[in-house]
Amino acid sequence: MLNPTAVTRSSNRSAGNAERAAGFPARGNRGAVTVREAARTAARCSSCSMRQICMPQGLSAQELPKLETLICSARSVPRGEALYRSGDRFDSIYALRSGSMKTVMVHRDGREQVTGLRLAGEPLGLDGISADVHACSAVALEDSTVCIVPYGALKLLCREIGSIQERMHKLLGAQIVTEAAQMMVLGSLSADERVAAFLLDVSQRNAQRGYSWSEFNLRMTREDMGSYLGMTLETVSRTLSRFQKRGLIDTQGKHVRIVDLEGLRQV
Amino acid sequence: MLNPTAVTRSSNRSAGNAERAAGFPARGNRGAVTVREAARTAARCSSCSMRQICMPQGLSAQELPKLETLICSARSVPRGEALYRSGDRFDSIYALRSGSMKTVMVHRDGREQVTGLRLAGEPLGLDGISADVHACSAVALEDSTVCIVPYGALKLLCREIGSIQERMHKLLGAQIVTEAAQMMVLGSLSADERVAAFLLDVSQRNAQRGYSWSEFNLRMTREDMGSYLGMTLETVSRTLSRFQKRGLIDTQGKHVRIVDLEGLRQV
DNA sequence: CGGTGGCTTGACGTCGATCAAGACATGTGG
DNA sequence: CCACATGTCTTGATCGACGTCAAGCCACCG
Repeated sequence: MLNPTAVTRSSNRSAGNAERAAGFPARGNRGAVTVREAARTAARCSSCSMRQICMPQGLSAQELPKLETLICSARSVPRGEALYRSGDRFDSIYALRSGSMKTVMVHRDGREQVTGLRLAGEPLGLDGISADVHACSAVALEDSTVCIVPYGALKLLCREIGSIQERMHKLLGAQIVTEAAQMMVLGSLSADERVAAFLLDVSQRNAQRGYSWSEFNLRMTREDMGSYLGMTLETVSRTLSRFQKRGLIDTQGKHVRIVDLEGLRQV
Repeated sequence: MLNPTAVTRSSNRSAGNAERAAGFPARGNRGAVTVREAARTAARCSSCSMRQICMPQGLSAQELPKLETLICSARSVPRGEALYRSGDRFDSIYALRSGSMKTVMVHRDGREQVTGLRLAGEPLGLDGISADVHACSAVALEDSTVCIVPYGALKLLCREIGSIQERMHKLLGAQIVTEAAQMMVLGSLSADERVAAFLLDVSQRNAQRGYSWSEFNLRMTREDMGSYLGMTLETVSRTLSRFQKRGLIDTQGKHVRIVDLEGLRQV
């Protein structure tokens, strides 16, 4: 399951744009890694996509090399293309290194709904674990890159290293909670409240990754947002316009600036 | 983390009503368990709540005793009471042995929404893994009993026994997929479609557990159903009445009989 | 340049929420 | 046993939030 050549590939890749964007350190000096260095690396990796999964923090020196066998290969996904599709066999999970993606589920009658938005640093593909087949499709909202984490290898590593097992469980658990919260949004909130909740969610996740909470690009179309929020694109558009008139936000197209955070929190 | 006294408690408990209902075998003869017996036990346990978690199938003889250290204690929860509440510290997951429960999430403004329905045999408490604090409350819809599975012990066992780790991952993954499907229901379906989908879901889960797919008691109130499906209790009631007039179902109060399964599938 | 996809805004219709009343079941105390 | 309160369910009447349909604008791109 482990793929040693992939490590080499990863190490040899030069730090391109995507690399910088995600804050990845160069990873050529494998033998010389110390615990202290690892800690520093982890700090530099505040927006690093592997942070959620690999969690270098708290690992002993001899555990780190094992960890490296996991970070196998990367893959870039052009805007509009699918990282995986509903029905594909599941064999890896992914860490979004740069860009953003949506996850989409299709009803048997063909209707499709956006079930999630993933920003850089967030995991993808967990929907495949239960049935060995992906339940959703993951589509890039912009040119994106992912780390590929072979599930088989990850499982083995979970058994060897408790902190990785822990992180894996928390990752899965976090998605469960996130989705429950979204069920709450869809089931209980008005259109205005849904849009506000969505903007606040993205804002907060941006902040967590060290970016601006007040200003960002929403790569989703109005239609995607509507689908995700259980409403039509027209209602999304109207709601955003109304928010703007009320002085809560400032939008032009996909660019959003949050003007009155507290106002947005109060519906 | 393991609690040996709990095992004793469990072993000493006599097989009461709840015990029979869930099809649990007596568990006094620990030393004498053989693989063959375990297989038979697993078969008898088709509706057993531990089946999802413990998965005796496929374990070797020396693994079984370890397994038994996990099945620790039981707890009964009277109708209307909470197994755990949102905000409680997380330290165990649960397997619903008999009865049924709802999971409820509360918005900060006080509005609350039913986020899940659990029938006998299904897991509970996974919402606590990510933050070590429960994100939902679990409330019994009728007098119910659960198995308590200490999470710390379960984690250790996952590292020892691959098949348990596998089962744990699948359990978490299944909840992710289930919730995504419910997001789809809430986001894309009409009121009629939601109610139909809900009835079909319960019917199918009943069938899976060896009960009738065509006839069952919904312990939820109309209000609970409405909350779960993102609509008001009046709309739920009207929809059920209309289904009845159309000859799709036959309901009186909480008792539901599905008359025309195919018709129900077609909205 | 025309074509296309995305966004906005308006007019109108409808599905489901809200308000209200009454039926029915269940439980509790007298 | 009844009287009464309480919770649940059903059904009707009305209203409003949001969907639908339609038109026009803009940015982008071949």
